[in-house]
Amino acid sequence: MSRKPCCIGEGLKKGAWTTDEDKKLISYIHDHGEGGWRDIPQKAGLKRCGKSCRLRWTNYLKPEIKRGEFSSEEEQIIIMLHASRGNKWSVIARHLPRRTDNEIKNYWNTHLKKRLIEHGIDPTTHKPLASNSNPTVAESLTPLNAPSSDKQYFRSSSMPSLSSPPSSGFNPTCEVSDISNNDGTQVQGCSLSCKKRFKKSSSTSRLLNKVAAKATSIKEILSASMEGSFSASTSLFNGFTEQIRNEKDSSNATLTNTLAEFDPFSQSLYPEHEINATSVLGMDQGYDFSHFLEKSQNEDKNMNVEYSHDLLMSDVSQEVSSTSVDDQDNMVENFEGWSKYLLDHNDFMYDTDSDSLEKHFI
DNA sequence: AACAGTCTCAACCGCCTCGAG
DNA sequence: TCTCGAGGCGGTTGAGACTGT
Repeated sequence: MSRKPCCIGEGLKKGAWTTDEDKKLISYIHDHGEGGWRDIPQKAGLKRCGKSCRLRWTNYLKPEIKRGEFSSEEEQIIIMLHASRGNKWSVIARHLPRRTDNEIKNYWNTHLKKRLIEHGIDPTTHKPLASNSNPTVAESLTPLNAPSSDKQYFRSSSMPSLSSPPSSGFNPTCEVSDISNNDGTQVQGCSLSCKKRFKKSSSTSRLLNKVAAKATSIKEILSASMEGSFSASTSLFNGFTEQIRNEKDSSNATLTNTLAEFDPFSQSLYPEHEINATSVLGMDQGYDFSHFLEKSQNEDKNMNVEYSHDLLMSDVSQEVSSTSVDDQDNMVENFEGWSKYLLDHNDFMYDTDSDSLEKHFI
């Protein structure tokens, strides 16, 4: 026995909503509130299915909905959550205030998914694509088909954190040096489409770098914390903690912002001649993990949360780990929960094995 | 200018979940 | 415990916009 359609009726309108219909719906909900969607069309004078009204309201008309381009932080959250949760758009949407699940789903399907594939990463499993014969993290994030001269260019410290030209659709005749830096300097001597592709893809590379950095760094953090201190071999984390130590205005910094700014693949952090995992930064002394935890706690207390960091951490950790945290407001514990997840799932996104990581930096 | 191919995203479809009775 | 139905969810579609030739 099949379920009957929610809306059976002659003359029900379908397709794009008109301004007039929008006004009627907004006016009705303004006066009567949400809910009772089945009755709303009739009461509001709309020839629409109640379900259609609900979707129109929740995905488009709701006043608090944020529209427009996704920020890099939002993209990071989407990728991280998708890696752990899959196509749970409503769950992901809960961590991105004012974004709808439909919008996130569309953005994933039309932008992020495509870009991950371009970088040789399976958007479903978040692992390197089989055809890439197990590329390493760095290889996955490095331009595979860019001219060597361009690769060299992107290693230049003159373009901090700009790590990759587009892996597809990249026009080798387009002079990279003519393209804008991240500070928004005017682009010159390059076609509009080229600029757009470049901007989009280079931003993706930075994003992927950041996500990879989080995965590897968090794993390092927890590994080291279990041992009590950090050794020189955890050079990646040394850079990470150093970055945190150097944060001058921690009062307004969020943990996400701090993490987002750490980019182990950035040449500004690791000049080419220093890229060697056993001697990066030349730090031999151990690091006290409590420093990081304390800072995280302070930031958590002070930060003006734009995104649901605590919710993000607790939600993920609780659902994927049997040793879930009890105190959802405790950022550190939640952070550890998320870290534990990463540790428990070594195949989280990439091969984060420290040996292979070292190889990337030699 | 015209056409074809591609992209974007609002909207729809059908199944699922869960609370009320 | 079972049934029903409203609301929620994820996958898919297709019209319009955009881009390339």
